[in-house]
Amino acid sequence: MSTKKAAGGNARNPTITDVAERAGVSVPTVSRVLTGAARVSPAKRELVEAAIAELHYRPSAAARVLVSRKSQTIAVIAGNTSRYGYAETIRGIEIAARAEGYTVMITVVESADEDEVDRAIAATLTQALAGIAVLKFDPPGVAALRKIPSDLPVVALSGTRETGMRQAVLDEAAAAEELTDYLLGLGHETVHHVRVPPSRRVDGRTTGWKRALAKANAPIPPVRDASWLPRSGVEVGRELAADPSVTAVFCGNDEIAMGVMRGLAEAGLRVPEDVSVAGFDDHPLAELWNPPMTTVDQDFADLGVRGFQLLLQAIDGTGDRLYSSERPRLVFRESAAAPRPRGVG
Amino acid sequence: MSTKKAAGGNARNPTITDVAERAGVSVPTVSRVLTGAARVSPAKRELVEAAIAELHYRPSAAARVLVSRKSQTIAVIAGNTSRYGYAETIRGIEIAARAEGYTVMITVVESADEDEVDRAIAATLTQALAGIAVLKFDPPGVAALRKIPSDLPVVALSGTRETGMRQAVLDEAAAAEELTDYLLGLGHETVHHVRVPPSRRVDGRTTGWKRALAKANAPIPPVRDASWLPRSGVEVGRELAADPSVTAVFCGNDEIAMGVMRGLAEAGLRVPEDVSVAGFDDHPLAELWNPPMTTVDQDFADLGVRGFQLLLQAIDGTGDRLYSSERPRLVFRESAAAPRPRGVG
DNA sequence: GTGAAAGCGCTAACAC
DNA sequence: GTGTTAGCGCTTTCAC
Repeated sequence: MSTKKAAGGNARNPTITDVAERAGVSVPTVSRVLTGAARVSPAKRELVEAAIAELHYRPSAAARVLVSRKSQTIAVIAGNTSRYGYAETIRGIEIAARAEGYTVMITVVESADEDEVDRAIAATLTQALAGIAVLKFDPPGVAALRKIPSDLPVVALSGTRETGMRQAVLDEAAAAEELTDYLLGLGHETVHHVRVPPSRRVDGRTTGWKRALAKANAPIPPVRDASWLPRSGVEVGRELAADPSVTAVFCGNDEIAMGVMRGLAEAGLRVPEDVSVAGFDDHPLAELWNPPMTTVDQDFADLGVRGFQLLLQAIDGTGDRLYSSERPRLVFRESAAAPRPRGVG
Repeated sequence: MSTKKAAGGNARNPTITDVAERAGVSVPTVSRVLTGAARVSPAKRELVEAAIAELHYRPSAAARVLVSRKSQTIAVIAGNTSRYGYAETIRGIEIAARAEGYTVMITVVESADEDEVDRAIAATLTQALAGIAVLKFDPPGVAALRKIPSDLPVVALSGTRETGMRQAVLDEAAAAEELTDYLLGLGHETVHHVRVPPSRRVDGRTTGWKRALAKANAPIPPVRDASWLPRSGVEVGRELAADPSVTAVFCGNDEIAMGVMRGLAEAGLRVPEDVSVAGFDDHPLAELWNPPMTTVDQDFADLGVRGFQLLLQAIDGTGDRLYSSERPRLVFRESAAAPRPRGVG
């Protein structure tokens, strides 16, 4: 007491020792009521709980982790945090994690550059982690995944299936194939494809599209590339408009589809009268678009939840499932229709 | 050595002691090269660095925090993580934090319910934190802010200005006033307003709108409320369409504006010919919308960066600025124009 | 059921 | 400059 400052200055946070003293029990007893690791007599438990409440005591995660070697935090490694699919997936992970008492840390890796990836992983691993979820939506995600030490539970979210790797996916290839089948079924001779930046050489959406075309013996037009920026679709739309044989376009995501439609509109073409356009994701704005967009509903938040569950069972050893897959659902709206020769109607 | 498992089993992570042994120096010397807290002779420093590299050693943040009482992680408390403004703000915080070697944790508080807020804050404070950034965009944010102990550096992002509180803001009231002035200047007799859920009784966008109207002696129509869901604007748009005196609408954000435009379109009204509509935020899709949307560019990522900077200078005591404000910029596009009597033209 | 003792991986304080 | 010592706030033996 003699060394305490006379005036002001908030006292430091109470420690488990303070709680023990106040409750008149030993430190390990407090620990036992905190962790539930062993039985404590009702009388002491009550004393301890009262002391905790009065002191507003909160255990230090750092001290806990240090001695128990068990952490209650997971890291999410992502190439981006604010794009629609990314943000929703992270939201799902966070919700599932919070429900289980886990805290989530975010690490963003903007490029697949080896130095950057190494730095990011090193910084992340400095924290005591129970596990890691990596958004394998893009090259940074793929690169990060490769750098994670194998002794830590890891789950990859989406991306193409890999054996031996814990993974929660959205079956984009199946959904893209189904969507392309639908477009072809409307009577289009073929379907053009605008790709968003793929995570590696093969991309599920592109694969499914190609599969449907091959199955139908339809010509496979060259793939066109857009960036993640919605406006990058505009230029592609103008190019597509210049080719009169184009009657149907499948875009890698809804935002690019919106850009493409604007490019088409700038060239004087109407959707779906002149060209049918379909997106992917069912972005919240897709239904409000003019015309309302035909797309594929991807439940990213659910992907995040499923990913966390896979991770959790690996962390606490309650299971050994490695894979969880869901098939996204087609959403039929008005941006795709049967073809009509351009200029007619 | 005798107790080591004979086969398999990854060895535990190397500790600072392992590094010291390998380099043939004492533990504190290793610590000194790690932290740069004191000079180490070039020879020993080199030995240590070599040992670190060979062992792939990474210091334990938990142990560090425990003894130094200094943390390199900040928490972001937010009501949501995936809505546009929120996600971009968090992105900005993360970028600025990463650049300074800080790690970011996410805590989401979905409601202002006292129990939920308390639980979330308690869970967050369990971690050793250097500081906290709270997104004061909504009631959960406001509630959370109130519950944070005063001995921790805190910064509030946006929300209405409060004295004595560290705060980075976007001057929404000024921008909303300017936008409403512009709409009035186009010749509209008044401007209707659709509000997104406000963070408290007063909302900057609504305040600015009202101020402009009062200044111009224009009638102040009742405020209409939308939820955060873009589609909630549709119904409001239909209602607005039913009132022939409505010629200009200022929406709380771009997504609601998109919903309102759709509602207007469903009622057979054209934008901007029959009704002018302006949004707020300059969402990436606003420029692609049909018609391209007149709105206000809010740089949320920059808000996050400024917020982190304010927090950082409080953490390391390099400054005592409490406030950072930026004025969002009007973006004139095509969804707002001079009024014409409906049905004409 | 409960306490005493040890120790997690580090940094701070203090000798030399 | 560098090593020795102490100790951060907890959980985990191990006695009793």
